[in-house]
Amino acid sequence: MPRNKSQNQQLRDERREQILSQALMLFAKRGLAATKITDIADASAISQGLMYHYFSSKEAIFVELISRAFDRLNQACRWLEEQSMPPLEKITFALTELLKLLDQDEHAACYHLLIAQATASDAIPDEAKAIILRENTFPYESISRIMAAGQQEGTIKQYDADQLALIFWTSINGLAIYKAVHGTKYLAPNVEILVGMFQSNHL
Amino acid sequence: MPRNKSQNQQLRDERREQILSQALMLFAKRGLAATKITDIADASAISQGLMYHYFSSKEAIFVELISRAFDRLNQACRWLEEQSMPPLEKITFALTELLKLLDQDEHAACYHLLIAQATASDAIPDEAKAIILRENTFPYESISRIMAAGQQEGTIKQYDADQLALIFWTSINGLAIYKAVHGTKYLAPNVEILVGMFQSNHL
DNA sequence: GTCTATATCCAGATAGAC
DNA sequence: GTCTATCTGGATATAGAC
Repeated sequence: MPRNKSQNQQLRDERREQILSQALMLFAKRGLAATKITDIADASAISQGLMYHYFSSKEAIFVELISRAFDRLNQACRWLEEQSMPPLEKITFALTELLKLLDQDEHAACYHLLIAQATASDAIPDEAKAIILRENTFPYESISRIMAAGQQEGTIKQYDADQLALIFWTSINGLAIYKAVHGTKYLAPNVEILVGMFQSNHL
Repeated sequence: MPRNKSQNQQLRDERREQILSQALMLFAKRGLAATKITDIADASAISQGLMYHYFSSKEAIFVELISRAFDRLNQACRWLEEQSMPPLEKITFALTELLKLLDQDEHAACYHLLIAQATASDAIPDEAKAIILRENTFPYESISRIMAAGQQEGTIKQYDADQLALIFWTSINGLAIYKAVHGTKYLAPNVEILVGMFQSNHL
């Protein structure tokens, strides 16, 4: 019994996802240039030639991953802003979830690392650069708005909201990298330490 | 008039330093794999072939830079520990200096970025890995000791000192990367925000 | 010491057999 | 759809001229 079109398509999609998943790990750990297409093929347990039936090039895989990474991140930010929670609680919630992700969800941690790596590197495809340029500011602005709202309430410290957002994300990025390096030996820091940067003292 | 031996040696050393300096910038921005030896040669205004009179390989340059980066960092940590300053002041001083460095000293910022990049990447020479493994813990331990001393005094928050040290360095790393990416558009955050993570509230 | 020219190697991408 | 074999380009490293 031959498979029909939609079944074939589904199989193809699954394989694609599998390749993307393996590529994500490798790119996150080694970077784009140092990851060979054979590495991805080996990790995906397919031949190198077959890779080109699913993706037109190594760079195409990278670009798709970068695009997805920002989609996830920006969607999460949008969701957070929409919640009816006091601003300080949103910040605490976000930090808690991010630390949990880094600690427990290898896949999610790699997405975060990919963003950190890609934004830090000059040596990425132009298309990826364009995505970063377009999408990267949103998470900063989103957190900045929440910080500003918290300052109105007096629950968040009265520094420049953009600076607070900057430190929010750079701290998370730094932790993501540390986790990637030290793996097992990493023990997640107490969320309260991070929250302490933003929370007003006089509560 | 022919130059004597020591003059020749000096010239040679200067050229070597020049190459290292250019390589540092490139490695920090693009990573090891994505930096071609011709890039370094071009930036140093010498031919590609001549590179091999000064260094045996691209990797050798990288290893020397990593080694120097840790020498600088660890020496600075040692110096800080030796000062007769209250612990909290040491932390504030260190953060102030690090932010100033990131903001104003391109060269120093690249060293920091190189460490961040190299520790984050799997795709570096074994020799570089060995250096990182050997040298990387010192800065963490050093800051952790200062944190612990501050806790004894009651000037620093009573969280696990290792966690505080971890956050200290990962925050700086995150900022270093952000700075590298956004360059001109980066405005250094207020030191007090960072200090606020560590300083006891009841002062 | 410095350059140009060249050998070697390896990774990305393609072609063609099954 | 999947593999193996091959082409091609580019980067490292070397050799040899000046």
